[in-house]
Amino acid sequence: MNKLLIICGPTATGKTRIASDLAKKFNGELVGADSRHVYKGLNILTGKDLPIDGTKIWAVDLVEAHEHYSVSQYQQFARGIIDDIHIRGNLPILVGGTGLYIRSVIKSIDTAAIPQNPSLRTTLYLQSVSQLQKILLSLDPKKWGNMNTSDRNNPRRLVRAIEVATWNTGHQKSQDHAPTFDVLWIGLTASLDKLRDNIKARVRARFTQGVVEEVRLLGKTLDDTMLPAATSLGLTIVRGVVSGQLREDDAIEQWTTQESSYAKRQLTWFRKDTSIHWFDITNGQYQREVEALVKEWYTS
RNA sequence: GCUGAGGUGGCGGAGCGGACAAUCGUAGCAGACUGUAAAUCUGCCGGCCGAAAGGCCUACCCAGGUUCGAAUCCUGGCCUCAGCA
Repeated sequence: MNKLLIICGPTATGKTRIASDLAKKFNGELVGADSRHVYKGLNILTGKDLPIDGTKIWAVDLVEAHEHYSVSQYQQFARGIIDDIHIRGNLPILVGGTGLYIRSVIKSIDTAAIPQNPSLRTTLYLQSVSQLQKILLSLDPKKWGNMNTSDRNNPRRLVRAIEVATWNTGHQKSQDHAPTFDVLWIGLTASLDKLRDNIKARVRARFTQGVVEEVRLLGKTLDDTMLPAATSLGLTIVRGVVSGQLREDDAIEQWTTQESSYAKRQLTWFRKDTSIHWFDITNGQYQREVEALVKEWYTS
């Protein structure tokens, strides 16, 4: 069975670095699993730290910053590229922090192929949450019944559910058959305090690397707040610095806070997956341990 | 020193006699997630007991007072800010 190595974890745990080390040792090619690294031009802002040793990384810089991109496109792209890597006889290493993107590669998402309906979305987003709830309830009571309180109050989920229900009435049921891989899934983590320290150091470094200039060059390209790339962490904060409304120190504080809570959301997502082998990056031995684990799996 | 404004939970900021352990935002904690996922949404968030309902305690700068009842009114004190000196 085709092997697939996955490296996940919250932001600022050094995923890319260990991934490229492993790539070297096991004929690997990296496939990014990061929803913001697919956009061109957002390099420093999104911490797109590419392997410095020449290791190949895919699924990065796929579209312009002002374009829309979503899991569905990622799923297709990533599965395709992983196929190619296998054909080349190399080991694909899926590395990133976007849990849904990783899942989309290895698990089926039956509704993934159902396209967005922009005009429907536009009208639906004018409705209140309770109106959306009523619409969904009448269109697809079963779906509604399966949703939990959190999702029933989530306009995005409601709109998509309505979109799917609307599409379903005119089409055959959509199905997705996930490819099967021999997966080894590794997770990198650390205590919340340690993560926060790492994040802060990283955010600070971004300023010396020139985020302010990078964001300035963006100009108005991300003014449309509906664009996914426009919601990249730190963007509005750095813009505050660009316009002179925010001091750099305060910007670093605020951005660190944003990234930290993002890291917590990532952990919440990954925690559920019991097949992940976790490693604490503050343990000095962890790289050797990871390598040993990969080796054992790779050669079996 | 005078005049004016004000001191509320980690922070910001409502409340201006009872329904206030105190709206809301933010931070914090926990969680959800099937085409925006670095998005979006949910719950908790003074202390103690309890599964919960609920109960008890300590609370709106400090000290007194008025009142059946005070974060809210009065007196004094301390502090902050703005204007004038």
